[in-house]
Amino acid sequence: MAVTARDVAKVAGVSQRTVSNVVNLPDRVGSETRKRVQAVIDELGYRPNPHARGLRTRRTGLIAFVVPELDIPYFSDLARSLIPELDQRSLTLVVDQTSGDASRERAVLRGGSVSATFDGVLLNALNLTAGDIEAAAATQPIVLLGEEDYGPSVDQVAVDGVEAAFVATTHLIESGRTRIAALGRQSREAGTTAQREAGFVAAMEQAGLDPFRYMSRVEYTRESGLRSMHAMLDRPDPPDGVFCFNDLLALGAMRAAWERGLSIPQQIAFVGFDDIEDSRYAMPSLSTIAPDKAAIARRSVEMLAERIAGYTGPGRRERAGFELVVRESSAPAR
Amino acid sequence: MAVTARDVAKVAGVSQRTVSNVVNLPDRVGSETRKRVQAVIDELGYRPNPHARGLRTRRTGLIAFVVPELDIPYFSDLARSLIPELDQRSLTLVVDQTSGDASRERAVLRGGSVSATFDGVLLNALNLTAGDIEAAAATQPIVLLGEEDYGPSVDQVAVDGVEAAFVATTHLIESGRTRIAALGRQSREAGTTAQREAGFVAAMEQAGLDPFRYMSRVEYTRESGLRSMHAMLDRPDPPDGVFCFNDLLALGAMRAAWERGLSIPQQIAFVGFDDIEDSRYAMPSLSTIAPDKAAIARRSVEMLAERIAGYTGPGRRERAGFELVVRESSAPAR
DNA sequence: AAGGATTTGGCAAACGTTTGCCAATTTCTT
DNA sequence: AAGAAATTGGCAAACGTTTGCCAAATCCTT
Repeated sequence: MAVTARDVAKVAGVSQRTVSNVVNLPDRVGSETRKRVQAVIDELGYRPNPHARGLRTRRTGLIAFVVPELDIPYFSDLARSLIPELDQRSLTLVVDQTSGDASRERAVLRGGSVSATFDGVLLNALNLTAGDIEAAAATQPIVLLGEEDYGPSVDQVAVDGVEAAFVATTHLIESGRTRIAALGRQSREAGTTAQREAGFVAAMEQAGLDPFRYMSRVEYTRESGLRSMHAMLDRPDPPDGVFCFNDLLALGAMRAAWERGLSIPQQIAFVGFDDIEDSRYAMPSLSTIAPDKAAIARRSVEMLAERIAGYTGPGRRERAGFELVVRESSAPAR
Repeated sequence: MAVTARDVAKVAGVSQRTVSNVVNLPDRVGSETRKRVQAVIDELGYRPNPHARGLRTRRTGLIAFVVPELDIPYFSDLARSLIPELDQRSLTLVVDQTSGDASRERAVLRGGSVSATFDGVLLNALNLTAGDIEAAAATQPIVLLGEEDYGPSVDQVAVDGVEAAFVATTHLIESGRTRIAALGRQSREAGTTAQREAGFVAAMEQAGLDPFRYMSRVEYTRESGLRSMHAMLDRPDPPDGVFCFNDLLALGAMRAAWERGLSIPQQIAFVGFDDIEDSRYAMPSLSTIAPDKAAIARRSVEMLAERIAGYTGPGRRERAGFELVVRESSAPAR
């Protein structure tokens, strides 16, 4: 049914070897033979069978993109930027959704989830240990996305969470807020959360403010932001500025303030983290830290491609840029 | 390096055939042999090589999910529901982003985008002709998602756009609005847009209102909703109710009203379509038509699996349910 | 013009599975 | 207890590619 390399060879009057050369090592074949074979390929619509090729070369062309949930805007944004980068290298994105489940995260690292195996993995892990990762990185190409710290031997690209949080918090302080809350602390002592917290604390202390007055522990969802903001606003001395560790949280939190009729940013200001599209159109629009997603996508794919091509040096830790985008939710109170 | 079926056979003291049987046709092998072989498989960590298998069976276990952009929340929501359904059948989701490009949509249908080929395709096409689809459906399993009409020979699952739009519009009418706009008309005469438009028109005419007074032509984005809403509000007789053909549009449009200081829903009400998560947390929260995404995911994967298993009957057109969710943006004006 | 260097292309093995065909073994029937 | 029926498992071919090893052909150098 399908056209094979053999069919092409027969029609073109060359050997299979030559057909393969035309496809894979065009330099190794004379220009007029090449042209003739290529013509036959086009005419017959020959496409190399990926399985036969994969069987032989041990390459699949598949990259796993491992995320907790795909409908978290930050991850779908990232996926969107990743796809063209991968495409350019003839790689295909396979989404693996772990639901934040550690065993599922681990399963992906071991030989692929169900039936496919991957040339490489782009990992947004949440619940793995450094050991898990190191072991997996020894076996297959992996690039880590995000700030979680998993040891020095694996490639990683992330923004500097400490500095970004510092900038965001400083912005709130400079706009005249004094009772500033941080929303997003979690139980883990390292990683994303810890960095953002550290940056927040540093900025607050530098300004002589108490960083722990309002610190609250939450999930990274809108629902959770809504609930814990309500709890804070129930206090006799509610905050007048809130730095949320991601935009989802911030959108939920803003809604809590809105439900109570507070005016934003006059009575209370908000800054988020991630710059998802919703934030731009929120009412009021949300100030946020905008990581350079395009750069993250580009560099992570580059590094992964290098690993796939055989690079086996030590892990590289790349910093992606970020930018504080000031919008309505934290416009200076006049 | 990797463990092969042969290694397993050798260790277990059986033939390769038996190993294969244990993996694929467990009924065909004696229970105590099976147990023994299975133990060896587990111990050695044997995983069938997907390429060898694919080469032999012509199955990949890969399903292409073809969408215009993955960061459109409706599609990432859907992908999220799809993944567990596919997982259950040992299928893996591959995201193919077409950027609404017709040639790219077509390319996916022909033998796979770059290097992978798929067992089946879940297609959200925008710019293909019925001919394209029919031709592709003859070659490989395809299920269409969404209301675009591509002829009777291909499986499809979608909500009844006409009825849903009718319900949404009627809701606006019953809440006392009379100057009702529809946002989302496009140049194409068939498909999603046409259905929603038809439902809107029917509801308006039934109530004796002019459906075409405010009808505006737009893209399905927030930006576009924002702009065209502003244009409408510039008119001397601005609308007091708006039915938007999707939530993104509605969120943009609401923001336009908000920028002008209009109070929602007192002065102007909004209803969207899709029920993306943002809508629930918008300020005010957005009323919308909520398609039963879980059902869409379930049925489309079911039908695709049937096609893959060899079903070759005529195309089936399945209706997924929907629900009008009334939120703050269209709470009845008192 | 002859020898050497380079290019070109053929042959065939290998990748790891599934599966048709059979033979051997076990179980059931009468 | 003997023959028929069912179950189990072995052998080996096939899937479509890539690639090491060579031989043939072409080109250059002196």
